[in-house]
Formats: sequence, structure tokens, C-alpha cells
Amino acid sequence: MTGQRGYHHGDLRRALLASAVEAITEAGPAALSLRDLARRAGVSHAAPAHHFGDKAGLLTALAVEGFDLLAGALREAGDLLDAGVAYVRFAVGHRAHFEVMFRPELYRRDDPEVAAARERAGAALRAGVAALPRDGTDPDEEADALAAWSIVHGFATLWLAGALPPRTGPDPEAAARKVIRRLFD
Amino acid sequence: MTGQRGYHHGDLRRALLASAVEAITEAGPAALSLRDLARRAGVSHAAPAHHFGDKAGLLTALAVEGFDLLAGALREAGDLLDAGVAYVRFAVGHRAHFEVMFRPELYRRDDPEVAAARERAGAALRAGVAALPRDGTDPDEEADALAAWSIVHGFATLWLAGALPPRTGPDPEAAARKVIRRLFD
DNA sequence: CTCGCCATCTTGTCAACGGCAAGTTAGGCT
DNA sequence: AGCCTAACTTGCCGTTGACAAGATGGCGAG
Repeated sequence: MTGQRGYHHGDLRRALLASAVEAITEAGPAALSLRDLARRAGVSHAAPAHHFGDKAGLLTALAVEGFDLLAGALREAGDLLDAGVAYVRFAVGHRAHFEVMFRPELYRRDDPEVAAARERAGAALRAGVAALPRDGTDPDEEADALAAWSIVHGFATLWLAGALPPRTGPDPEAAARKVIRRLFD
Repeated sequence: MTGQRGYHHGDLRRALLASAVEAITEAGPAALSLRDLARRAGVSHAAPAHHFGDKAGLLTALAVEGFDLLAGALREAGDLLDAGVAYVRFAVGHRAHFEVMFRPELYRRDDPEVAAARERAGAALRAGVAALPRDGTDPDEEADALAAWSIVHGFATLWLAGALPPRTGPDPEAAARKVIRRLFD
């Protein structure tokens, strides 16, 4: 039981991360304010610094969380098409994590924890590509992986940016499935 | 001749936009400071506000410039493969513009000028897809356009984020060409 | 049981920033 | 010559991230 008020706060670190996700989802990472997070948690403006050092530290923790969530989602997927849809679902459903993960100027991308988590996600992605039934002709698995990653990442990014035309429809997963299939024709 | 010191500055607006591109290329849009731009131009800290209203106004102007640059690059391309490579070349060569264009929370995306410029770029993109030789089977041009846009946008984004593994090589255009070809197999 | 340690959190301060208001300068037009 | 207005300046306010130094309280050693 990581209660509300164990000694000082109880679980400030977790509370700050949760508030950060909320704030970033609403207004983007640029608008994130450590002081605002502190206010939401009912602590002083300098409390967050103790847990994360600085803003980049908090976002680094968020990136780690994100890469692990993504790795989990990819591992649960079946074939490569499923994995692609899962990637898009992750991006749309965990917008805050996703936006931070791929904006390396916001956090410490060489942090060992984040490097390890990124590697776990990368491995899950490559496993999906390796499981593709090959029709023999061109075994450039590297280019296949890059193409698959690019198409789902691009679709997710464009969706989140609101750049896609209205006729794409309201359901990102359905639209993504149609798009990803274009890679396999 | 839009000289250096015509009356007050000469061409502050243009100078600010140029400095902004430089600053964003170096440190990302989040680190952009109007006051820093003013210092670089040798004017007071409030001068930029006169030309752009606020930070979002400056970035709106930058987005317009970017969409027009992109539209031009796409129009000059030959077939769809060329256009895809041109898209990636634009993203890498005009990183600052590209990053702002697809981060709508940074600027006024409903600004009429930016909407018009975005539409010009979109038209250029769709023209490339329409020129694709069709083999008849499935004439879903919408999904084709979305797939093409997604794969080049995803590749460009991942490249800029530094997310691609080192074995991708140092040349984004060559790698992009290999990846885009995967769509046409 | 008490004493001291140390992670946790607070208070106070600083420079930098975006934005606003009010004043000043200077080109151009009548 | 005289004014009009765009272009820029000066001064200010509230907010932010970061840092330093102090307060609080749980917990283990003796």
C-alpha cells in the first residue's frame, strides 16, 4: 500500500509522473511545468527536483516507462500486421509517452536505463519482422524492418499531429491496418 | 536591396526568421527564445513582438515558409519514388521548418496563410501518387497516398530523432530510397 | 529508549523568459 | 513644414527552472 501520506507524501515520484502524463497529454511536453506538477501534488515547488534532478530527469523517467510499455504491447501482438497496429494504438493511447520518447532533446537519451528500455522495444520490433513469412526473393530483413517501422511511426506521428485529412476516418487502428497492408501487396 | 539599416533595421522580419531557423536547427523549437533572436539581430527584446505578435506568430510564419518549400521540392520531383526521397531530403535539409510544421501546438494551425500553404504541399503530394502507374487491381488511391506519406514521414522523423540504428548508414536519401522501394514490391 | 543519520521536502533567491503597456524615432505623404 | 503611422524602445509583471540552505520525520544502531 503506497498510501497518500506515508511520511511526507507517500509516493511523490509516482504521483509526479502520473501528473506529467496528464499535463503532456493535454498541452504537449513544451507546456510542462515542474512547478505546476508540484502544485497538483500539493508539495513545494522544489520537491520534484529531489526525485528527478531537473526537468530532463523527469522526462527521462517517462521515456523509460514509455519504451517498456511499447515493448510490452509489441510482444503481445501476433504477426507483423498486428504489431504495426499495436504500435499505432500505443502512440494514440499513450500520447504523452510517445511524444517524449521520440524527442531526444527533451531528455537524457544516453541514460543507461533509457538505452536499455529502448533496446527492449527495438528487440520486440525486430522479432515481429523476423517472424514474417519470407517469399525468398530478397532477404534484406534490415530494410524490411526499417520500412515497417517507418510506415507505422509515420502514420502514428501524422495522426497525432492532426495532419491527416478528415476522410481518413475517426478510427486510427482501422486506418493504420489499411495502410500497413500496402507494404505486403 | 533590403539593406542592413534602411530606417531602423531594414529587414527585421526576415532576419528574425533566419535566426529562428538557425536557433531551432541547433537546439529544437522548445529552446527558441524571442529575446535571444532580438539580441542576435541587435534590437530590443520587444521588437519581435511587433512583427509576429507572439512566439506562435513567428512559428506560424515559419510553418508557412516550410510548407511552401516542401511543395516546391515535391513539384520538382519526377515519379513517386523521387518525391519520397525529396520529402526526406527536405526534412533533413530544412530540419527547423519540418519540426515546426508537424508540431501544431507550437503555432496557429488554423491561420489562413498556413492552411493555404499546407494545401499546396498536400496537392503536390497527391499529384505524385496520382501519377503512379496502376496495375489495376485495387484503385484505393487514398490508402496509397496515406501509405506513401506515412513511410516517408516516418523515416524522416525517425532519422531526425536519431532513433535509427548506426547500420542504417550516413546517407538518409540512400537509406530512404531502399525503404520506399519496399512499398512497390 | 534515545540519539543521530539521511532521504525527503520546504523556503528563499536568482536570472531568463513571454507578454503587455506606454513612450520614442524616423520615413514618407500631403 | 507638418503630421501620420509603422517600426522600434523602455519598463514592468507574473511565471519558470535551477540552485542553496534549512526544516522534518522515519528508522536503525547502540
